Amino acid sequence: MALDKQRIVTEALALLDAEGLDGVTTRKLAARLGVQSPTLYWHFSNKAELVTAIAEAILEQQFPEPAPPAPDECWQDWLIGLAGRLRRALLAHPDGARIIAASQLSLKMADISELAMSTLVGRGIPLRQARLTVLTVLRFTVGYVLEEQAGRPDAEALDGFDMAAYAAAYPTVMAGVAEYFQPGRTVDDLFRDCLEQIIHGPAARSGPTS
Amino acid sequence: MALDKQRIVTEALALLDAEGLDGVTTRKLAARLGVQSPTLYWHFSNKAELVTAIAEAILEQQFPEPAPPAPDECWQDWLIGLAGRLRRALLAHPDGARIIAASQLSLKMADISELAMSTLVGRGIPLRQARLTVLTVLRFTVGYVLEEQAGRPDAEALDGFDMAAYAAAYPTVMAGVAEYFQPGRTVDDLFRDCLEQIIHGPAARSGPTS
DNA sequence: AGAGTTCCCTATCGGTGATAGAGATTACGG
DNA sequence: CCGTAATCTCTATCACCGATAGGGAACTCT
Repeated sequence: MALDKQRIVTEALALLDAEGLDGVTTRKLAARLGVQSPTLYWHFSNKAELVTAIAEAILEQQFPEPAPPAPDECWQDWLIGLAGRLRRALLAHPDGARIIAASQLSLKMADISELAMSTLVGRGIPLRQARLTVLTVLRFTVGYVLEEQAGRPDAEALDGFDMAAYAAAYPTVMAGVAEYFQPGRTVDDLFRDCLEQIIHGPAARSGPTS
Repeated sequence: MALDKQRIVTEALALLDAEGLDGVTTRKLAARLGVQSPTLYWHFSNKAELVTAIAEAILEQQFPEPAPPAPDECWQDWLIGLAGRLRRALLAHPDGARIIAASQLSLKMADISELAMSTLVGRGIPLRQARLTVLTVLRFTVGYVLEEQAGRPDAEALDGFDMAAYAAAYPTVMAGVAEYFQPGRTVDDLFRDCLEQIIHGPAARSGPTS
């Protein structure tokens, strides 16, 4: 029952799932581990280091092996799948995107970058363009999920919120949202469509408009 | 010398510039205003509301007027310029991107979305595609700057950092970075290149490789 | 002049990350 | 077998944070 980093991070993840990032405090975490809070500072020099470890664990869950390249699949589809897995990893825990964004120098993230870039280069993409594509896709994904997970405004804040006035002030935005979610589309489709925009370009739009 | 929201936000921005977001505390802010900290709670019901007001102020600085549409300029260049202004707004203050991401329901951000979407629709872009393009560009920009502003790892954390090992583990990433920044390129060019990737698509790459 | 509203105060609460320094436990060399 | 050293956890405590309760001065409106 020794207390090692592994066990701390596992319990921190459980606490994160239960209470969100703001609920992950050294005292609560220590209590779950049957320990006093200063003990944690033997294993982690500060909280930022702990959060970084949590970030790595989150990525590890979705990318256990460095992630396999594609055998005969075109790199575009593969890259879209990679970004989709990254998004799922971030969505799997509350504040997942915030945690990744807050953590600095994630090795797992570097693994993913390296794999993606080398894959593209291996497919004949010029180095410069490979870098641009991978950088764009990864940073977009984090930004996307970050907003996706942004705290839904509590009911209280919606008191003085006039939906009708909002619709009047932002007609095109509202129309766009309404148009998109009409048929059987989900938020996952929206993410994928944005990615295709990045990877295939705006010209090659797919999908007949039902 | 009355204490109104305007004055509080202005001073909060100065404090933000001086100490970063973590330095913006109710006590320090109150001290700067020659007031006790509970006073602030008369003007803002909680700190989140204050941060949202700061976010609006940051955007306001770069987008004072709703931002003009383009007269004869093609929408692609105009949208790139818009994203560039958004990035500059976020970079203008420490943790700018974090603040925007943390603030919920920013009206100024909605203004920008509405303007961009209606502009694109006005240029004949289908509503659905306009939404995808604008959504992608905006979320990418926030994600990009967020990482751009991510705390540079303090020298202490770099103690056990083996640059040579890093280069060996991530050769393609390192090569990509080295290749890009060789000539006279700046980080601003990198951002713009990523945006062009999103807006023009990967095919139409510009710029002779010097 | 009296009443109500506005605005700022003092006092205080529970919680947070972090440090100092004392103890217990284990591992290891003589 | 013993003592020394490294490893791990503890108690006690800091300075600081966001937030609330409730009192009091000043101003406005009738």
